Amino acid sequence: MKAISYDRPALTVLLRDHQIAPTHQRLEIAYALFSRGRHLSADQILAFVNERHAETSKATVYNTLNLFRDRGLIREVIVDPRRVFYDPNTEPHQHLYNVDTGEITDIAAAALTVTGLPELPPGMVTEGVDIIVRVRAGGDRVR
Amino acid sequence: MKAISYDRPALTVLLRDHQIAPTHQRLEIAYALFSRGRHLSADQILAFVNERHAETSKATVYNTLNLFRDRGLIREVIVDPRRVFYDPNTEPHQHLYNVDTGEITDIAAAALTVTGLPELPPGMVTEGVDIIVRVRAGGDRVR
DNA sequence: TCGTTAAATTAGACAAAGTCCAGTCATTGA
DNA sequence: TCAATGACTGGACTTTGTCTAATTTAACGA
Repeated sequence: MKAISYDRPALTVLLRDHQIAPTHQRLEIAYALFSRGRHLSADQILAFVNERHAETSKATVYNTLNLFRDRGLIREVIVDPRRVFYDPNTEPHQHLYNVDTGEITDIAAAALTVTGLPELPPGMVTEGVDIIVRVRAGGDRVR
Repeated sequence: MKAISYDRPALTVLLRDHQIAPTHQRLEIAYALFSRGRHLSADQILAFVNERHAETSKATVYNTLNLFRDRGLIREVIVDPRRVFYDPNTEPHQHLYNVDTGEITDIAAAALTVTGLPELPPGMVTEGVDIIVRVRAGGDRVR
């Protein structure tokens, strides 16, 4: 995350930079994610955006999140089979996932090194490497 | 995967070793997974098991897969937000996921090294580290 | 200002994956 | 044989996400 302030004008610029027309709803959704800087599900975002008075539909939230993701503004985090989380941090980094609470925490990419990635079949391109450290509270047995 | 033969008696032993009563349905489901040695979704397993004549319900397939997972007989692979895949290989290894085709391939764990995993908060235990290399066919741009 | 147009948004129907429940069936042991 | 326990079942239900057709909005030129 390069910037620190996520007020309306800053977000407008951010969207424009990513070829996204900054509509009211899109700014609200961007604000929900970037101001919190946390990993949120579509449902949570929908709730945040309509907290005061309903102003954004479910379809728009989903459309917008997919658009943001396609344009590289946010990143999808797939750790919970039940729903996708969205991450406003697109810098390379990895995730710590608390299996009990569902909480997701970032791990600085610098801290992690992966060596020995296999040679890809010809014509294949790496889209990304996701690393998820699954943790839970309690005992010392791994299930 | 330790054994090579996955006939009925071998699977019966395998289930017993994991404290699972070997019923007909459970053996069928285990056979579907282990004989193919591939990553299958619950839906695919349901289809395989009922290929000849319907003999296992959806509920049983889901219950059984969850049971197998809890008992450490198989492993869940969470790469596709639309469904969970089940992996009969519980040896440490990682996954290559073809975003276009949905195909999942194993990467031998030996090939990969991860260093710099962060110190866990006190009382936390690592349940596992999942590494997913997302690849796709074509160009050279990453989206 | 008005009308045109294209893009964005909407409600609600729909689809798919997975869970739940209450009833039935099977197996075991006395 | 019977009771008890565990396993299985169909189907209703829930949740996440997509789709569609209709409406709204915004931009722009005349």
